[in-house]
Amino acid sequence: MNISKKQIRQQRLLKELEKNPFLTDEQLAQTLKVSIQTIRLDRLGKGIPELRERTRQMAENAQNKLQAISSKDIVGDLLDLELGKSGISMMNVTPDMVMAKTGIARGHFMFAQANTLALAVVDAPAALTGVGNVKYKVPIYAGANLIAKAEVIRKEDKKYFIWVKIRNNSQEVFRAKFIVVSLPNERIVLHEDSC
Amino acid sequence: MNISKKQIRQQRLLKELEKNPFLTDEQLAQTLKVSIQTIRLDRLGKGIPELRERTRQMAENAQNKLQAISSKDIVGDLLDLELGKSGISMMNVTPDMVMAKTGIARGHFMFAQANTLALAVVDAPAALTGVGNVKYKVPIYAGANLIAKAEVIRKEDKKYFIWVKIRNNSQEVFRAKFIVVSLPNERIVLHEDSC
DNA sequence: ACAGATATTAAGACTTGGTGCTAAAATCAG
DNA sequence: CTGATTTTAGCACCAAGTCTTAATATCTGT
Repeated sequence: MNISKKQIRQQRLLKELEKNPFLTDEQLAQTLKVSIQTIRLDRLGKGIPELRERTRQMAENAQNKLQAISSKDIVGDLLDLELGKSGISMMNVTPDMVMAKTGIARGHFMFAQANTLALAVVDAPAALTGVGNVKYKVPIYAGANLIAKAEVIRKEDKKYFIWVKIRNNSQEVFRAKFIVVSLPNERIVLHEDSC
Repeated sequence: MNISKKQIRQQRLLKELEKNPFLTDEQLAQTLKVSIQTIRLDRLGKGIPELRERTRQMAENAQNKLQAISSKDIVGDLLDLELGKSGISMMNVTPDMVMAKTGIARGHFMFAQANTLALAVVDAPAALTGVGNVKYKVPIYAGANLIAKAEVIRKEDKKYFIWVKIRNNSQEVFRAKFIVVSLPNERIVLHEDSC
C-alpha cells in the first residue's frame, strides 16, 4: 500500500504546484508533511523542475503567449493565402478562451480570427471599417479546431468586401462579412493620439 | 565626462535587459565590457533587481496579464450596470493592442469590449448569437480611453437586442448591434465537444 | 515473525547567481 | 598634483537547489 501513498502524495504535489507554482521544496515539504528529500525525490520522479526553472519557464512561456495573443497580427495559423482573393486559417480553442460559467468560447475569439484573416487577405496597412451580418450559429467549446475561410467577393477602389466563414468539423459555426479599407502608407505614421 | 560614460552604460544596460531580461550579471558584464561589480553597482543605482527576481516578477506579471486578457469575462472595467437594461464600461488602449505596422488598434479589442459588455447586461450564462451593423468609424491609437455604452433596445422572450456605442473623447468610434440569447442553465453543463 | 524490497529521511559536498562589505586601483577634473 | 569619483577585486554569506551515499522506516510475502 505504500505505493499508493506515494502516488497520492505526488498527485497532491502536482495540484499544489498548479495552484501556486512558486512554492519552494521546503514549503511543499511542510504542507505535505514529509521531508524535503521526499519532495525532491517526488519531483525527480515526476520530472518536475526546481522552483527557479519553473519560474523561468513560466516567464518565457507566458511572455510568448502574451505576444502571440496580443501583439501578433494573425490570430490563428495561416494555412493558405491568395493575396487579394482568399485565405484560410486555423485556430485551436484552448480552455482559457471559454467562459468560466458556461464553458462556451467567448465570441470575440472567433471574431478575432475572422477579422485578422480578412485583414491578412488585404495586404496593406489596413483599417477595418465596417461589418455586417456577423452570425454565431453554434456554441463552441474548448478543444474545437476552427477553420476559417475568407473570400473577397467584391472590390471597389480601396474597399474590399470579404466573407469569412468558420467551420468546426465541417459544420459552419460562424460567418461574417467585413468591409476593409486599405489605407495609403503615409497617413498612418502619425500614430500619436487617436484622431 | 565619466558621469556620462556611466550614464550611457546604464542606458545600454536597460536596453539589453529590455531585449532579453534573462541575462545574468556575468553575461551583461561581457557584453558591456566592464566587470561584474560595475554591473552590480549599475543595477543597484537603477534599482534593477537580480535575474531571479526579474524572472519571478515577469512570470507573475505575465500570468496575471494572461488571465486578465483571456480568462476574464469582462474586457474593460465595468463602470455602471443596470441588469437587463444598460451598462457602461471603460477600456484603455495599451500599446500591445495596436498593429505593429500601423499603430492602429486591432478591431477585435473594441469588438471584445462591446461584446462582453453586451453579455454582462444580459445576466445569464449566455451565448451570443447574431450581430448586425458593426461599424468602425475612426481608427484608434494607443493611449485612447474608450467608453462603451450598451442599451437593450428590445427583448423578445430569450432574445435581447442590444446596441453598443464606443466613444473616445466624446467622439463615436464604433457601434454594434448584438442579438444575445440567454440560455437556460441546464443545457450548458455538457461542455465536452462542441455541438 | 523475519528477510528482502521499497520508501523515507538524513547528511555532506558542490553549484548558480547573486548580496553586502571593505579595500585597492584607475580615471578624471580643477 | 590632489581629491573626488568610478571601477575592480576579494571575501564571506545566502537561497534553493543538485548529486551522492548512507542510514532508518515501512511494507509485503511467506
